[in-house]
Amino acid sequence: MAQFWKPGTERPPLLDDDEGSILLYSASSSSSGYGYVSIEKQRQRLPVFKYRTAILYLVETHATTIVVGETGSGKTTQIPQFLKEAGWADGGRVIACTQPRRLAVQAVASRVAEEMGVKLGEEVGYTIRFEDLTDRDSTRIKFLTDGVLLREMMEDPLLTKYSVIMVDEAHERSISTDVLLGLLKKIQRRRPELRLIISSATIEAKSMAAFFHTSKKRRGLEGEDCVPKTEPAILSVEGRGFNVQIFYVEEPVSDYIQAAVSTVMSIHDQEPMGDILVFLTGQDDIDAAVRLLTEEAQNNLKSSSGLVVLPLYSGLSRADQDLVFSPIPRGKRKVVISTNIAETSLTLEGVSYVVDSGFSKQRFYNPISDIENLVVAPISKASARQRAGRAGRVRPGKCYRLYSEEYFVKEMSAEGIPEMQRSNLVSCVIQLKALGIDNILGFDWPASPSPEAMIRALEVLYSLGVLDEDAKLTSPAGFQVAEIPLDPMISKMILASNQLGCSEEIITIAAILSIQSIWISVRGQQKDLDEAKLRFAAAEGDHVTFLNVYKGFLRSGKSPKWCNKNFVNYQAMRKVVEIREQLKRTAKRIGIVLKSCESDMQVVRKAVTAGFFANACNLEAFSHNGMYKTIRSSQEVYIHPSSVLFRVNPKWVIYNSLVSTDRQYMRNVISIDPSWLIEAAPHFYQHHHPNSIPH
DNA sequence: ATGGGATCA
Repeated sequence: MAQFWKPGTERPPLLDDDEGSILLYSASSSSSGYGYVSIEKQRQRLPVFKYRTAILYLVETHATTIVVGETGSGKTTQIPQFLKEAGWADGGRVIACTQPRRLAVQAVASRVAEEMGVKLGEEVGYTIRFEDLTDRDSTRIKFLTDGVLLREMMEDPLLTKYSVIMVDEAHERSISTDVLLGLLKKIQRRRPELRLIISSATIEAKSMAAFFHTSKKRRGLEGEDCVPKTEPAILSVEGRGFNVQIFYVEEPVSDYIQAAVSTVMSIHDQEPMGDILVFLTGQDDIDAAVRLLTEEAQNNLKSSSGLVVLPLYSGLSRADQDLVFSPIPRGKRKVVISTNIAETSLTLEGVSYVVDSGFSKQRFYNPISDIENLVVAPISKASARQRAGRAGRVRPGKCYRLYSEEYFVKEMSAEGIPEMQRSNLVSCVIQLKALGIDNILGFDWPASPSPEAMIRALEVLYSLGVLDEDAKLTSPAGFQVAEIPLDPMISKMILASNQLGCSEEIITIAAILSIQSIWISVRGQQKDLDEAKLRFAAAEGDHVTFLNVYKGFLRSGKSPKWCNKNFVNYQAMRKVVEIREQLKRTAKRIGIVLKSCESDMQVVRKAVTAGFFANACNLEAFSHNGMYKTIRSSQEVYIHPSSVLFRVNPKWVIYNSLVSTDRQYMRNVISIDPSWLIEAAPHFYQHHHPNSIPH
């Protein structure tokens, strides 16, 4: 088992009330209630309160203020209120605060409304996709996802109603945060009165400051009343997490699953009560670790019988996810084995011990092959600190890192690579185009993606016919595609369905393709799931199978019971219905007529081809193992075992996406007629691949 | 012959 050493010992047995930032559920937590301390007192206790005057002064005098503060500083809930109190929302202006995630937006907004004693949706409101709880006249503080703010820019490019925009969690460097930061910098030039607050948990504030420091000096104006300094201010606010003691392994471990299991066992044997949170990489790892721990518990009655072991990842049904928040029997210890979901998205109260494998699954994009891969990669120091912090939310905790201190100090990178530099950029590029950014290659990003990735995105958009030779949006197709809030290939498919008379069906398919999975993933019941799928299976492929599932769901009266019986994820289907409603509204707005093709699946397949022709593949002649080659680059690919076309192997197929493990697997596959390819994209196939398709 | 890290619109 893994050996740990202690760098120091201390143990202040201090218990304090929680800061009340983003607390989603509280289950086994001790009373951190707001009942016995007034809200005003609580606000004043937050570390950020001491900086109220400083923050207001900096915002007044600087175009951009960067606030560095760890979790628990109270910056997210307090700064918007400070601004409001100082008059930044007077005269009908609005203070905006963005978050990367929907749940955080809702949680923070309702907390702030509570603190201000107002009804959510009036003076304090929020907007996320499908939900707008704001009032046009009375809302003064508005929380929203950064994706929503980007969409708002399509209506109002200068975001004129906002006086201050606070971008929270900027250190996460998500694509939409980075795009937003790039655009806000541009807006600042046109709107000197606009103030930005960039809030980040890590110290890379300097590079962020450099990004917002416009070199052009407006001499003579700076420092005057209405014109703020262009040099960003940086302010650091301490957090209020409890001390977390860090332990490292002495020697690198070869098997982090086994190491994690033994570490959990030794914590359970030797340490006082407190829940354990283990960070592994994915469903496979997690299920394996859960199995090992459960076996240990059975073999080793005395010491491990007190463990309640629970997996946590986003593919679980809602009910299974909720298990990790539910109370467990007295005297038992909860062990949650989780993916990165517990690093930022979900907060578990009552965790005192964290076991960190040092790895997570990360997306990497190769612009040459145009393939996104999911690979297990080492996390950054920032990520490791974030994980450790999960042990110190309600009292001092301990974090056991399954890597050496030398590795942490010398080899771990300080920050992760921004998502922007690891992703396919088609969605991002079309959004910028729609906002009138002509020179994509010259755009001032907080972190520039590679020129290859940008050029590849431009090529794909050109081949879809949404950009012309001058890389301008085409009319109407380009503008329509930009309007639809989906991946441009899916949006193109929707446009094509208008001409083909199957928009009803294609909108359903589009909604399903844009969520992760409509199936429940249940451990040990894979066979049952596969059998359930057969009930819906269509010879044409997965897309048509989705239509059958959707039909069945409607026929059942959208019944959760029906979903369970058929291994369909009820939450996912509700989301599909929601997205479908939104798409119907968008379609109407951009002139797409809703029409069903009834049972003519040929037009459905043609519409799919119109969006996804670049993903066409041909079964290798004489292939006995189902090997396909992509038409575009002769890449070797296989049909994913989860597809209804697995082992059916039609001669010509189109896939929705590739996943790569030991092989490249095509997920969500539909059979096509190759002649449709030239019909759908003559320029693409005739110029690039004149000989590969039979005419 | 075999399998989806987390988000957002």
